[in-house]
Amino acid sequence: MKYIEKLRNSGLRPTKQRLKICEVLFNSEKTFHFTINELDKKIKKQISDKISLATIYNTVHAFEKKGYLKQIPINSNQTYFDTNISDHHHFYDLKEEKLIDLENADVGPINILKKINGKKIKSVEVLVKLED
Amino acid sequence: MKYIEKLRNSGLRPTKQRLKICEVLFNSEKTFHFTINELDKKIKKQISDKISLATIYNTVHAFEKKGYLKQIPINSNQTYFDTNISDHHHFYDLKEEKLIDLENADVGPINILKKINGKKIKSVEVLVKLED
DNA sequence: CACCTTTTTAGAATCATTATAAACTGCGTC
DNA sequence: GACGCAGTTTATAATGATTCTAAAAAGGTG
Repeated sequence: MKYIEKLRNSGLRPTKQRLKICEVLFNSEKTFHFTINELDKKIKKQISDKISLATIYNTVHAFEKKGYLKQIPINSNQTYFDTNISDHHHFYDLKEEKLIDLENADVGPINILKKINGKKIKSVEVLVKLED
Repeated sequence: MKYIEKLRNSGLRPTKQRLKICEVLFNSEKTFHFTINELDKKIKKQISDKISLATIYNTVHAFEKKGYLKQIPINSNQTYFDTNISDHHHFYDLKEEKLIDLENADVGPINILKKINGKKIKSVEVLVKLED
């Protein structure tokens, strides 16, 4: 299994559940956006054994902390995650309620001129809302 | 009352509750960020009569729909609103869990190069996360 | 004032997320 | 392989923001 080492290297035990979640998240051709609820459904479809919802929450948060997933800053009743951890931004189609990737090159350089004492910039995230 | 007309012009009846919420939101020197919970406390402090939490939710949403308030896109368990409706962005101090305004001039022009068929851009919002 | 619509309200309902505490498992050691 | 223990998983309960409900109250017009 290719994910065993990845998990071990992060100090996460490669449990059955985590390995399966890895497959669902990272084995696909394309990166994708998901909510916990959507991920839960996807897992149910792809595997026979059941993984508890609590475990899915735990795992997603663990992966996010390790940098294998990113949260997408958007106002929604559910939290959106992204398997694309490269530096990029998002369109949000208000009508379809769908996220679309915006590569960094599609946005151009962003230059934050204001500085805050003693703080450094961890990330710069752009959300572009779309309407018809 | 200076807010009566404003409300009438938006098709909102100038009720006692809405006028008081207007005062709390729009009478201050500076604009500010708030959650519903924080607004509720602020209202309790400033006025004697009680305004139901449901009314605060209703009113904030009505004001947002009319463009008197903006939601700030950020992942949090609570929704953040902004009385500053000008085109601007935000720092988010992860440690203090505090939002700081970033004027448009502090960010520089943002040029979205990618186009989506049949959709137009409604807003471009930048969130800059800060760490120590 | 009468009437009708909009608004307010308390409380219940919803729903994502987190906490709990018991059972289980990976893994190093013997 | 058995043992032991910390790290995990799990079902379930708890939490907490937000929305719903339906009845009472209040604007606004004639």
